[in-house]
This record gives sequence, structure tokens and C-alpha cells, in this order.
Amino acid sequence: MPRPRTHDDALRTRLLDRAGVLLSTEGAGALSLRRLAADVGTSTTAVYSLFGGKPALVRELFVEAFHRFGSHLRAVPRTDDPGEDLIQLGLAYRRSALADPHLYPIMFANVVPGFEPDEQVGQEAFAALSPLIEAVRAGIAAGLFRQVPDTTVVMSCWGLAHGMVSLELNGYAPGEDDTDAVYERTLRANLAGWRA
Amino acid sequence: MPRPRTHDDALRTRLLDRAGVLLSTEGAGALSLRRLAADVGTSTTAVYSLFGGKPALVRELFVEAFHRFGSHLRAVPRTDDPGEDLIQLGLAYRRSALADPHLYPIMFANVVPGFEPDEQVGQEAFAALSPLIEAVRAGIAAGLFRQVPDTTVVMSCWGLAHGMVSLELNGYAPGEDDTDAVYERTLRANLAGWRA
DNA sequence: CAACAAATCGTAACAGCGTTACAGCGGTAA
DNA sequence: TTACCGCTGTAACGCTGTTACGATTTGTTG
Repeated sequence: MPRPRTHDDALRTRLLDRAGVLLSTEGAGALSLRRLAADVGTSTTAVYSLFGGKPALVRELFVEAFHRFGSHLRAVPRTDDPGEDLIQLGLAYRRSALADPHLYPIMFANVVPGFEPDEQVGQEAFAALSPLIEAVRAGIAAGLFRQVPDTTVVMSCWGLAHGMVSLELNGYAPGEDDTDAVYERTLRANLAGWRA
Repeated sequence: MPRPRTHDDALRTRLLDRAGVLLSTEGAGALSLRRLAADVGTSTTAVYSLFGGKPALVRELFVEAFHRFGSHLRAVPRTDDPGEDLIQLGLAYRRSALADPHLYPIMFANVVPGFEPDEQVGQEAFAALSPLIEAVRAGIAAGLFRQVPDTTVVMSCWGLAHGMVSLELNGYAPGEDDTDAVYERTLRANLAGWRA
């Protein structure tokens, strides 16, 4: 009875892949539905029947970005030194952001108008930080860090990493100094302030 | 010979004022030239004859935002304790951001497509941080902080404040805890890591 | 075998955006 | 009064996301 559907899962993944490439190579401004549909070889209607609109498509990219981000963090091995683990997590945080810089604002800045992470994906996003949370808890439990609520130390480490990376991506890198070294020294100093 | 010009400085400031209000109350998405011109009672041509386009108008808002931001920081009195001064500067940083939250992304995130701060306004923006730089230098000179390049400590304090504020504005505030207290404790811990 | 029905998809239209070309307004000078 | 000329609002262009609708394609039915 119906005509065979071409808006299937294969097209869905092709759209998502192409959207990710457009975003990573040319930025959020280059991600338009007409451009995307033309590149993939379909019409803009596909995005509406498969996702529901542009914000819904960006939502998928949002969770995908956090999946990759979480993979970078989970790749950091846990040792018996939670302090050093936190430093390595901070370095991985920046590596992940610099790997594809256009994906980072999707996660933490509202670069696509009309998309705001809802409660559900917000919690999924927060889940990507679980290695960080675990390292902080291990450090507090081992008596390495001060006896403060773990969320305080988590927000401190996350805030510093996010702030430094965000400033760097927006062109506010420290002048002539080596950004890598400044970043790591900053991570270590911040953590030193939390040590018991 | 010519008809009297209505695209004068008065209209210019009215446009800037209204643009600031639109930005502060309804966000960057509500700032359109047609809406702006209609609110002020002129046509979109005024923005082009007075500024040169939307990015140029946003550039003015950018420097204006940094002026206000710098005023907040300069309002913090300098005492003989550079460490405590830095804490107070960090608190003023957040107060300034929360005063009109929609202005903050104009400064530090690319929330308006087509506008990127050029070299000149970027340096003016950085100049707003001079109270921070001076406090850091005073602390290092007094032997309070470690003997490291001052830009390192500056980037550390700035990065942390920017990161925490940025996360808060994007809805990633720490759970049930008091955000004010967590923020201040985080500032103090970070600075403690730099003390000699 | 032909006609119908139903589901799907591309085309086209709509409203809005920034930007720009252009015609018309409004004074002053001849 | 008329011609001139700078200034400004209108309208158009190309773009965006979104949506209504007609064309297409199939299986089913007469």
C-alpha cells in the first residue's frame, strides 16, 4: 500500500554523520538543513520525519558529543593516586575539547539557537563526568583531600578545566607562554589547594 | 540642500540602549534588526548608516559590556592583602555576570553569529582585567604567591571564575548546595594552591 | 488486468533574518 | 518656483527553519 520508505535508519545515521562533519569542520553556522539534505542527497523533510526538526537533530549531536567526551575521560586509567588521576583527567578534558573544537560549544555553550539541553540529556551529560567524580571521592576517602562535599571539589576541577578550555577556544589563550604547560600547572595548583 | 538627518547620535544611542535591553531581557535570539528598528521607530537602514551592520552594532555592545564589567572589578577596593583582594575580585566577577546574564555570552561566547572580537577590542576587553593582574603582581611581589609568571596565576584565577560562572549560566550549577558558598570556597582553594 | 486507496516523500510556499539597491522625500540655493 | 542633492524608508534578494500539499509508488481489491 505505501511507497517504500527511504527515510530509514541508514539515512538517519548518514544525516547525523554529515551533520557532525559539518559542525566539526565549518562550525555551527554551516549547519543548515538545506545544506545538510543536499549533501546527503535527500530533502529537508527527512530531518523532520526522522528527528522532528533542527533542535532535535542537534540534541542527538549533543549526546553523541558527550559520548565521545566520556570516552576520552574513561580512557584515563585509574591508579592508586587519585590526585594524579585528577590531573590526567584534566589533561584528557582539554585533549577532548581540542580534538574537535566545534563540538565543544555544542555541549557547553548555546551555539545553536533553539536548542537547550533538557533535563534528561543534561543528566546524561553530567554522567560523562563520572570518572572525575569517582577520583574526587577516592581522594577524599583516602584522606588526600580535605573533608568537604565531593561536589564542591568536582565543580572546582570541572569549572577550572572548562574555563581554561573555553577561554582558549575563544582566543583568550595566555600570551607567549606555552599553553600546555600553563594549563597543567594551573590544574596542579588548583588541586593543591584542596589537599589535606 | 540635503534633507535633515535623523540618523544622528541621539538615534545611535537609542539603538544601542534598546539593543542592550533586548539582549539582557530576551537574549541574543531576540536581537534582530527589524525588531530593533521597529522598537526605536526607524528603519533597518539606520543600523547600516550608523554602525555598518549587525556585527558592528554587536561590537559596540561588546565594548560596552566590558566597560560595565571593568567597572564592577574596579569597584573592588585594593587593600594591603592581595590574596583577599583576589577573592573579592572573583566575587565581583560573578556578581557582574549575574547582573545581566545575557551580556556575559556576548563577551566570552560567540552567541551572535557573524561577530568575532577583532584584535583591538580583544585587547580593550583584556584591559578590563587589569585589577586582577595588578593584584596578582602585588601578591607575587610581596612573596605571598609562588614565584611564577604572573600570567599563569592570572589565567588560573580568570579561568576558574569564568568556568564556574559559565557553567552556572548554562544550568550546570552544583546540585543542592549553596552556589554562592561553593563558588567562594572554590576561589579560596584555588588561590591557596598558589600561595608560597 | 485495471482501478482504487493509502502511505510516503519532494516541491513549494510562508514567515523571518541580514543585507543592499533604489526611488522618493525634504530641505536649500538659484 | 524649480532644480538639485543628500538622506532615508521601501522593497527586493538570498538565506534560514518550518509546514502544507500534491505527486509518486506500492499493495489490495473489483
